[in-house]
Amino acid sequence: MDTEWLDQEELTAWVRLAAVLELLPGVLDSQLRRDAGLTHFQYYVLAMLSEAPERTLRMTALAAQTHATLPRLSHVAQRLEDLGLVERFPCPQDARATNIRLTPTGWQKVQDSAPGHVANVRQHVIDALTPEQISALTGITDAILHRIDPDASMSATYRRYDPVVS
Amino acid sequence: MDTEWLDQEELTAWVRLAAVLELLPGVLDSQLRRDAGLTHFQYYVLAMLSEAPERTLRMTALAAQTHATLPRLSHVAQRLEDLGLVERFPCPQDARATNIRLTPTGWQKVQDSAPGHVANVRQHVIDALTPEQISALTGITDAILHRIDPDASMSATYRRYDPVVS
DNA sequence: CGAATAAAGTTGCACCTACAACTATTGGCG
DNA sequence: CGCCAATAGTTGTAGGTGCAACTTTATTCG
Repeated sequence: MDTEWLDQEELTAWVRLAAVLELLPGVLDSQLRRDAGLTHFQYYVLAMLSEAPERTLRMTALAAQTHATLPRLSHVAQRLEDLGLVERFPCPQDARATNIRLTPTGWQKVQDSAPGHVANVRQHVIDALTPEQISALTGITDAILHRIDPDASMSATYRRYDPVVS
Repeated sequence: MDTEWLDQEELTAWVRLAAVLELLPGVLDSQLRRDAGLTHFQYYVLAMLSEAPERTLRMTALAAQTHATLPRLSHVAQRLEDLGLVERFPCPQDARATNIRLTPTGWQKVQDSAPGHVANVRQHVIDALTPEQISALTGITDAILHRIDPDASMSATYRRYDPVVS
């Protein structure tokens, strides 16, 4: 079967998307690492916990919300636990399951680091785009996510991301 | 100074983009790893070399085209050299510099793995989008890249990405 | 009820990446 | 010419991630 190569427009769009894929994570990571000592993924984990009821989730649910595999989340949880930002304890309802909960220190960490992170996202992404582009981006990412993760098994619903500032 | 939080539209767009950032690299990596034993970044390095004159570039130039830091590229080059896909040799004009060249084996590897990779990109990205979305995506990624990498120091020009099929 | 299967996590290992430190060479400039 | 800053690249190390193997507990079903 013959390969259907990309035409000029497709190629340009893809090469630039690939560049964003390569560069943007580094931009997110280095700001958070510098200002908070966290990777973007670690921040994301804390942020998801911060808006959960009781600031607690089951590992599997958290893995889905953060688009991570369970082994990956398990390693990161270990690290965050060493840092005193989360704590894990067995789920009373299901002895197989583990709950993970934000500690007061972890909650404070999220509060402290959220403004800088949001400013960074604004500076490098949101403020670079027109309202029409924001809207188009939503549609584009939606379409791609449906191909990548058809039944949205990796995200439940797409909910708030920034911490609740109580 | 007060934080300017994201409104609903901005937040939705950002959360989805973050999801793509998290999931898409895994999709690219696992197809290439399975079918070619390469990471996406390794493939990208080989692809860039495949279309350079003499299939040769200076390390710094290749690092710019692949959006990588020099240390990162140096490690990857070592690995690709161990695999017999590239070779490095000192630049005659500048004794500080190192040239990196695709070997015949490396060239063959790119030829063999390109169709599967392109099919994967089509399946998960390009074919999910309308022509209008492709066009919008180009504009959006362009705007973001200008913020992330203002003087395009990390990319010279955005050129072909798929290997030349001679 | 009891065996088989599936689900939930953890762990180990190999590889990848960032960052800092280091070597070697070049180019400027007094 | 000779010193000093800048450039090119490599290496070491620490931390992050994927994958496979493993343990434990729940669920299914004969």
